[in-house]
Amino acid sequence: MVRKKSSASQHDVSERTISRLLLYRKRLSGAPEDVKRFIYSYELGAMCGVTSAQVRRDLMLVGCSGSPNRGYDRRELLGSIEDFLYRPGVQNAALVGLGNLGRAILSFLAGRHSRLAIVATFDIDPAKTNCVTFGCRCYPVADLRTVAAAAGIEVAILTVPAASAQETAGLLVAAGMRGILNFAPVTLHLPDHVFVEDIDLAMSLEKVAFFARRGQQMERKHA
Amino acid sequence: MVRKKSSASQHDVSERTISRLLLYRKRLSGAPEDVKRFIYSYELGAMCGVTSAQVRRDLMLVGCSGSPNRGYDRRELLGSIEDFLYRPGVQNAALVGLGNLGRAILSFLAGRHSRLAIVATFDIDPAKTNCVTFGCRCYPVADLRTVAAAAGIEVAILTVPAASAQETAGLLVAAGMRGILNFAPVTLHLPDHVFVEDIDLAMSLEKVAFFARRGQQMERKHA
DNA sequence: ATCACATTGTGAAACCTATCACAGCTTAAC
DNA sequence: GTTAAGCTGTGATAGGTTTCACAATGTGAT
Repeated sequence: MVRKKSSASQHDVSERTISRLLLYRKRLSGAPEDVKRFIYSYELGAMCGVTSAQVRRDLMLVGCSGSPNRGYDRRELLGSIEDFLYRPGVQNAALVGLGNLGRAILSFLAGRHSRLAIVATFDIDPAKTNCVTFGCRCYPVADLRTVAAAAGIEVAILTVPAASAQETAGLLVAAGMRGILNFAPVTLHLPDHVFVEDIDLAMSLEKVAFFARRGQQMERKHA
Repeated sequence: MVRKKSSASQHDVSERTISRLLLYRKRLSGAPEDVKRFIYSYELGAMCGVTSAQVRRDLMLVGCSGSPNRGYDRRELLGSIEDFLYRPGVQNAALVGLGNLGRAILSFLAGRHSRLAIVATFDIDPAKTNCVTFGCRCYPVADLRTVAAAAGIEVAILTVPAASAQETAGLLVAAGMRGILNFAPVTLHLPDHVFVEDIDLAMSLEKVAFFARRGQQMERKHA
């Protein structure tokens, strides 16, 4: 029943779609597994705050299955989504900047992911380096290139102060990073091949405040 | 020179547009003020990772000025954007859940904003309540309603564990919140009039990892 | 077997967002 | 005063995303 189809080779897939697929995956894997073997598009949609049509449209991309009157086999669906989202094996990430926010994020993400793990942290402060926090050794920033190369790290979380963000980001790219999750409230200027996702806490809060004033939820969009 | 026009009363403005306006505001106010009195749309665009046409289009909304051959008066522009984004006076926010992440976010946001301030925190753990962290008193969650009413709080940051997020969110709404910045990795189900912005750190990182694998930055979008 | 039903998969339509491109200005230079 | 230059403001356009709506389909009841 598993139509392999073209499996829409992941090029030209929008960020929005990927975010939703990640959400579907999380909700599917987070549920009490086999309470029900099948799930309808509208059920998955309700779990994620998305319409059933949107769910079906997204699932077309991953080379789906799904039968009328029964819906999708949860395990099979989860497998298809993960095949689409992840490459075989584990992908490693680094966290750069062990301040308050960096440590909190590390505590949040450390030792959780099978497919994506934070394996090293970096800081300039010699007082912080060579310690182990939440299971991750902290290296001096100067060692970025060698450690990243040795561990095959291509993704980094950037939690350094705004003043040093651009400079540190440059070092990250020089060390071979291809994706950066940036918490510093600055616009990074980097080569095109590096994917940057900005999370600016202050701006997010102000956005909430703006829309809170004029009621009406308009949309639901996981960042 | 300040055309007042209709000033496009802030209804029906998209989330994206608001995010960009917040970004323009931040870049304008963060710069060394009067190094130059005027700024062109393409300059502001470059500072924010946005095209000049997009900048001009966005500025149409705020009831803009701007002269050919000189660009926009920075101070005046900043004023127009702030008039559009903020209501007069200060808006208060609360932070609920003083775990690692909550404390880090508090340290990040406390004592910064003129227009939007975190004025109270809440937790269920009696060991944490009635202390002052980063200048904010921590109240028991049971006092949500009274404290929120007294301080006029309508916006909250939710950093409680996933397991209690939905329940706590319900309490927030009951306490009069109209906007929630949700860090718990769950889809909250709340009345339509409550605006929810989700930030899921694990999913954001996985998104970066996905696009890092297939190169090519596609877009730049502040969250 | 056959039927009635609820769902899938998807072309088409609607909607939303960003870009193009240019008329109209405003300024500076001569 | 006239001209050249380069930007703003915006209608039109292109592009992207979501929703609609329905034929096709598998399932369970009769």
